[in-house]
Amino acid sequence: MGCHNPPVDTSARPGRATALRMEGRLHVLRELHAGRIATRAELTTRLGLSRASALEITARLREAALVHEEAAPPDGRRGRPTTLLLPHPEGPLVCAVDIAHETWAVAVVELGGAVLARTTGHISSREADSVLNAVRHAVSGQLDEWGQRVRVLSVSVPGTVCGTRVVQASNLRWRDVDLSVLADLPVLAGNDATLSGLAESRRGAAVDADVALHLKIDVGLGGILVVNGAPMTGATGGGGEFGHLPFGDPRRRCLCGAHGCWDTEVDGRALARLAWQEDSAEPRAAAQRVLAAARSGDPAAARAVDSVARAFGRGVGGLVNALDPRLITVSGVATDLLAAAPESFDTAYRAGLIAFQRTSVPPVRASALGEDGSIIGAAETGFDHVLTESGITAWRAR
Amino acid sequence: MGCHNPPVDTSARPGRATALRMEGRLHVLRELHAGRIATRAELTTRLGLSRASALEITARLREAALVHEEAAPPDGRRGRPTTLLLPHPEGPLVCAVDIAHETWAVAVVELGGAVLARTTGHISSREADSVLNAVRHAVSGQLDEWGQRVRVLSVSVPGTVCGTRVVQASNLRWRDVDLSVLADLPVLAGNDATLSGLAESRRGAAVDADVALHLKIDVGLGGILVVNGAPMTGATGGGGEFGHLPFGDPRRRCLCGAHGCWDTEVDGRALARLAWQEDSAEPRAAAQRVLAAARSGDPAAARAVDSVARAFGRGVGGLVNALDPRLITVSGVATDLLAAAPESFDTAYRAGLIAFQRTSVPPVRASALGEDGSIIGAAETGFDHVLTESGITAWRAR
DNA sequence: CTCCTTTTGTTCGTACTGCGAGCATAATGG
DNA sequence: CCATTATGCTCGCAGTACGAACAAAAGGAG
Repeated sequence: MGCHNPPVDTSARPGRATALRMEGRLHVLRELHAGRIATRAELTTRLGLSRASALEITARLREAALVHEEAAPPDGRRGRPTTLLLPHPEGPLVCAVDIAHETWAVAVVELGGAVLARTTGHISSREADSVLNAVRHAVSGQLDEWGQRVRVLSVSVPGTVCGTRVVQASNLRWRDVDLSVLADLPVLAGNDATLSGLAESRRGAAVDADVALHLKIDVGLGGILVVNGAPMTGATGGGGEFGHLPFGDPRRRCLCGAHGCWDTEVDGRALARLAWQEDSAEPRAAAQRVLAAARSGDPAAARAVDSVARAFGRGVGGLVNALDPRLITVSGVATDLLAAAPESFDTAYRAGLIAFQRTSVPPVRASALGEDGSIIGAAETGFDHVLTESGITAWRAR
Repeated sequence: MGCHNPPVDTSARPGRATALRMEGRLHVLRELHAGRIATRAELTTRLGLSRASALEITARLREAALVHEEAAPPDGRRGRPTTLLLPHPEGPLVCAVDIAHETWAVAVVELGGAVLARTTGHISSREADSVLNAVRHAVSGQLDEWGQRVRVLSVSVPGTVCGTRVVQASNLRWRDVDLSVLADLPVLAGNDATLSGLAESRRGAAVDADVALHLKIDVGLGGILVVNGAPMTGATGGGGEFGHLPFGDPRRRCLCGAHGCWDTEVDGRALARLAWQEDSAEPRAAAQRVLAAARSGDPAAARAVDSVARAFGRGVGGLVNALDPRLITVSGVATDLLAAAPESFDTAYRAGLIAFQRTSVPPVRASALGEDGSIIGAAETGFDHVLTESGITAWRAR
């Protein structure tokens, strides 16, 4: 088939008829959205702009209804108080959607990341039509309220995504579901683990890491490498399926068709199998049951937790060797696993590192955003799309 | 220790006192260097510049001794012939060095990638001092000839690199060797597999791939993921050590200190061990001996080749799942391995893919540049350094 | 050979962005 | 109330890219 995944923008090089040279304004908007800037004074100190340019830029952003300026309250220091840069009350919004296993959520997010509205629901039937209808209804409710201000719909899905199509979401039992029907808007879609990793890098535990690896154990294991704020989603958007690296027993067949996948050794199914020789169809619930049993002293469960923590640690070590992240963040079951068996994990992790990495072992931290990561990440990719030359041009022409 | 690896440039954002707005010129220079542009007419067609801007830009590049313009010979089509854009005869150069296992090479490269001069030598003693002295002598010979035109020295080393220090190069038996002594110039250093992957992406078999994975089997296995022309070298420059992913038998200890490294199952040591239960200290030579024996009918050797090809294929499948490259290029022993046992490799490769990747299996191709990749890649990183705002400013101020 | 067409190079005036300098403004502190 | 400090605002200037108009260099048709 060949699923080409064009990068969100390409950010039009100089040329093109009557180029709007808005590089400077875009840069300011992005810094503002990222929360690295809050006042006009910081435009001069952090970005090195002259005060004249800061004025010019903010004036244009103001008249384009992108930012709102407000006198800052005196801060006690000397000198004239600076001006706060706030999201414009009539500015552009992103509608972010998170479709999870048992719930869905729709959020309307403004520049800077604040959530203006939120709708959630439970998934009773996992039929794609049923879920999509519920979500579409919630989205259209928000669109009625916020109107043209909403620029894109950005959806997080627990599965493999290609363009706006969900190629496969095994635990929703979806195959080839098109998300572009959710709204009459530009639609973006992404994998939940990818997006939660992106969120950790932008607004979570990895904000200071130039290269961050995020790993999420849920049903199977997924994740993403984020380099300078950009998720490495690969050529077709399928990147980050670290659970299907063959770190495991080559004799064990994985549902994906391959053998020896890491997946099969680290999620709730592995815990249930190792603890009680159980086959589990609900890996998340199974994981919590085994972890709870281990906490209350069940020796078989404790051994299973230990063994899975070691399998996880060993794989993380290998990934650090290969990808050399500054930091690893984990979420989902991985968080509990690390809390339950920190030493087993750590021993296996360090033992799996090449000598070079042992001199300064990259820290492994629990995610800061937890389950919210996916929808926050979706909002981030949404704003990545809005905060481009074409996105702003479209906004001004609305 | 924490080896921070600052990105080559950061390409100075707008601001800064009296900003030289040379974005346009830099873009043209980079396209020119990449070979995507050869004439002034292409500046308008490919980059979308106006003819007026093309004139302005080339005039400035000409007076800065960066490009040379020359009338193009009539091409048979109608219209006034365009102007060729050539590297300036007194333009900036990069001195690229490749230190390999048994040889070293020094090359002087001009804008566009043409090699103007080349010195090579054999490595008799692997003592760092001895090798560095020989290389330094060759480099200083070139510097005498080319003078101030040489802007940076860029070195490829078969080992782990951090800044200008070789942290470890096991088959040269180097530890903590500083390369900045090689010349009184800005020195850059990179891993040989990383740089040959970069070279394949820029000028080799992967020029059309937005996301390319390169794998080189030599002594152990190394490689690199290149995304939009940028090598993913990680936080400290140690990225790409794919050989130390635990794809192998967890009982087998690797020299790196970890267990079950892929490395131990795919290089010449693995071939010698599997074919003849031999311990080999010269993996490259051993690989060639086993491959030759397999070609001439030795059944034990053939089985070994087959088994290693399968181990390699399985790992490549896993990496494709994780990184989702558009294309994989291989070099070193991997090329011979694929040629010797294409079906074993391919079967294992496909069997290792998740369902999603099987719909359009990323091709695995032999590298186009072969052993030259490392030095070409070194020259590329050298020009990445020269073709920045600070690099050009320094050039103009020379 | 001459004229027309095609393509590109060159000149000129214009638009946009960012800068520095100088002045105006709003806070703190004596 | 004035000095100090930090910031906002106005103004003139420089650099880059553009479109339009014109000049130049090729091929093609008569």
